[in-house]
Amino acid sequence: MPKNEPSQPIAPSATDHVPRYTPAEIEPRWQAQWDAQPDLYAAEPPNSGKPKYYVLEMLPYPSGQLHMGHVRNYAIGDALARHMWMRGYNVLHPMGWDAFGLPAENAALKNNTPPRDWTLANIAAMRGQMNRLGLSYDWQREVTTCLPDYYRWNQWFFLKMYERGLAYRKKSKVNWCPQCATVLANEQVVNGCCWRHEETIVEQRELEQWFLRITKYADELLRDLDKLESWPEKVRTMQRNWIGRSEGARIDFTVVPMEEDRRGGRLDPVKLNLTETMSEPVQDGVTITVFTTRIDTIYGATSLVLAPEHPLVAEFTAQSPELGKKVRALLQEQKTAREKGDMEALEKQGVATGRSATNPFTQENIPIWVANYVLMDYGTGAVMSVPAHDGRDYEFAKKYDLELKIVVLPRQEHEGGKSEPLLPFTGEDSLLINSGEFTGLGCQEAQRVMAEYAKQHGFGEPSTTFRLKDWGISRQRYWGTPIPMIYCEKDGLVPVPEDQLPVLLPDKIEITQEGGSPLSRVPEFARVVCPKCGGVARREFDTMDTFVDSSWYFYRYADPKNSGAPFDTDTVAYWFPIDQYIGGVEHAILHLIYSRFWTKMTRDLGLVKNDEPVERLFTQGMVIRNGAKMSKSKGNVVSPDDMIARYGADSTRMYALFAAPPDRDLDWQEDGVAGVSRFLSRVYRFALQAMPRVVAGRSQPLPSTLNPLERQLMRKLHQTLRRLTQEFDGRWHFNTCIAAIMELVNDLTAQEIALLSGAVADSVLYAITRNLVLMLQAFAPYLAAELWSQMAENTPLLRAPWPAYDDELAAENVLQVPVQINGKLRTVVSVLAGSDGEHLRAMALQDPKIKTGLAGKEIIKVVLLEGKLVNFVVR
RNA sequence: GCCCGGAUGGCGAAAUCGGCAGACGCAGCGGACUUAAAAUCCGCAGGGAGCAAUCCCAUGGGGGUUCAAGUCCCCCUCCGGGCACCA
Repeated sequence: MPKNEPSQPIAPSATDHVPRYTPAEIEPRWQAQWDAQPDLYAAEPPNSGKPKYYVLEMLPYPSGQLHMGHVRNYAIGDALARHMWMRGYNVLHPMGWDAFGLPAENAALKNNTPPRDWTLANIAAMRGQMNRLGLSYDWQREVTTCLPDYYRWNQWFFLKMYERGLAYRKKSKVNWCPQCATVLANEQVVNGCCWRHEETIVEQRELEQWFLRITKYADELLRDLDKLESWPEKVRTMQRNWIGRSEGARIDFTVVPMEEDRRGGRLDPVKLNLTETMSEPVQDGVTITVFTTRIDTIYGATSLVLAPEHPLVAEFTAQSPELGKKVRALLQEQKTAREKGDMEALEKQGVATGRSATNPFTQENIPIWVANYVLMDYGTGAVMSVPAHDGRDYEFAKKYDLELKIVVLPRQEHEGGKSEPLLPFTGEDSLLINSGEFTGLGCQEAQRVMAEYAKQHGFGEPSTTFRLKDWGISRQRYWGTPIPMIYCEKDGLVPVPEDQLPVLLPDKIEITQEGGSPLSRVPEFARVVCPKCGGVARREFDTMDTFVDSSWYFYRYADPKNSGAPFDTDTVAYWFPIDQYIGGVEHAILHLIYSRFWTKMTRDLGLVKNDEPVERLFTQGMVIRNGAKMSKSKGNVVSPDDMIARYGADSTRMYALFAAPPDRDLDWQEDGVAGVSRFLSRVYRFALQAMPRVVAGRSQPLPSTLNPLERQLMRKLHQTLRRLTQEFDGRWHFNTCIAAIMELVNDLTAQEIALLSGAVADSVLYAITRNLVLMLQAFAPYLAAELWSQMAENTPLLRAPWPAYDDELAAENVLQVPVQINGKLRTVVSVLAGSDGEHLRAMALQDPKIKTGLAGKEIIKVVLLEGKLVNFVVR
């Protein structure tokens, strides 16, 4: 190519006679055609003989507006779905709506629109946006969770779980969001605040609630994480932490009778301000059970510490208003700290109860304290305090000047005869001292032996504790699945009989700001005949957490119209597990752990055969702008509709894939979208100009020998095909795929005049253009469809087979080989592909720069990699 | 505190197995076309020195391994995310 010749004529007819690329005209035209073909993206039945591929993007909440995060998510899934179709798979690519939830009620309050109408209107609007984006969903499988034909199965599952004791009701402390006016699950509390209202502090309230026994599956949920090798390690770690299994032991400490404590002088009535007329509050033989992971340190326990809410605390303090007041203060501090989410900042404080308990291993009596750092909802709400070997206990003991006993030494110090490790010493690669018959054991071994010892002697046992709690699903809201239970004065709790499902959500309801379950204010709903006795009864007023809806929606896609069961077992067995699930990492714990639980529960009901719902999980990065997450408050939101109106759907989607690899955060820069749009214009213009030759070349065979230009372009084509094939096979760096296509197009347009004047055979031009369109389809489906139709192909574009790349065609015939002296690049020599190392060495030595560089030097070593590199190591 | 990511030109990024650092794109600069502008097209472009040939420096910082390091090893800094008195 001659350079710097401004007078060189540019393709004369180029800009004049070819219509401009106008996505605003092309895209709606194709969209109308696609809308008219409901089967276009339909999966084939299970017996189609093709391998199946289930690609799924997380279903959105129908807020009424897609945001760029959605666009990115769906652009990734759509590229994959289209690619897998071309690869010959039977692809299932569905979409639906997570349509229950509070925003609909808020909107109702604000606009006086019924939640149902508001939600369905939003769904229609968003479905329109998705269609405008050209996403390849099979809408015949659409699932809308707020419709009775879906939520009745939530109720059905609930009844099955109730039958098996997996759904139960209990009164307990629950998280209450004042803003939502409802209860939240533990998973929905983020830093002590509501996951929807990051500014709203969650309160604790005592309420009767329905729970699902997810803890029954805690062990399996943890263990099976190891099977999920194609999940991001990050997500697996987060789930592991959330489940929080810890192995240890439960040990019973016997409370010393009060009389004895008095005699021992531990109970000082004056100091503790006890009233004279107190009765014996805690009977003899009462025990306090502690949970510990370090039973090996029990000889070092110097006190027993209870959570302020521990049931025995009330009894210990019953006689002393003073003590009671202190305990309440401790509780308040703990609550405040937890609500603020910084327990760490909380100064450890406590109060001695004046009572004591006997350490079953040592028979020592140690004082019982109450402290703000012990939590009632973990373990047993009581801990043995071992200040020498636990950081928290150490801190606490220092403050109150409590006794310290060293019972573990690091191995080296043990051998060296030293006896004072740096305290607190918590290392477990250590040996026990001062521990009676257990002295000399290693910590790990001691943990096993001592727990077993406790069990044999009847004062304890090995025990495993989980951080994971049962899933509280009651919500005091209207817009959700009614919980199918009835309260009868005579019969108590009565499940709604299966044949009376669904329990329909009443349409006529006035949404008010009042707290409490809105359904309780709808008499037609509330009043019901008891299925057992026929008497007057009332329904459950609470509705289900919307995470119930999203825990199994993906099964419904496999069999969306089933009216006799949530889905057919065999159909589900064909499609599952989901081959690829794509969504944001924000669902790593909530949605994904519930879904795993639901699958295992459903498996135990005999409805599914798989243990896990999702084979591969991909979590895409966030879309940010100017370094911050897009949000209304920051005013940096970019609307997909705006982008589509300005640049077209193809450019918008393609930019979302081009600007960064999909797993990384993406900085939205509008100039970048314009750049992609310019690129697509170049493709369009080139293809249209080449079209007469392309069409002519369709029926002609490729030349038996390619001329150099043909060879060069075919090489580039196959290099590009190779890149795409490999990326789709695993790494998913679509940004480099698009860059590769751009390179190919740059090569084509650089040769535009030559190409248009017949320098390559029409059949070659056809081959290249056709493959270019196939490659573009995954990223720019509208433009691809437009060009495909102009090429008058018979096969539908989506079913055209993905072309195999040819390594030989893709190979360079002249290689540019770098030549280094002492590892520094000095020149590059050209050699023919396949020439041997000696030739390469000779070429390198001939090069004037190398000659100069080597003059007067002694060559110690030559690193010679054929076709790759020469390095002369000299002195 | 613990566990994951990440840091490369003015910007988004590429370099997949240790082998030419900066592909592709954005912004920028110069030119062509135009009465002019937009659009489009052709070129230039990491930093420094030099008329130039050319040389030196450069992938957050410091060390190491190697003929050769953005890539491997050790230490450190900063940024993002998750977990956290969990006994």
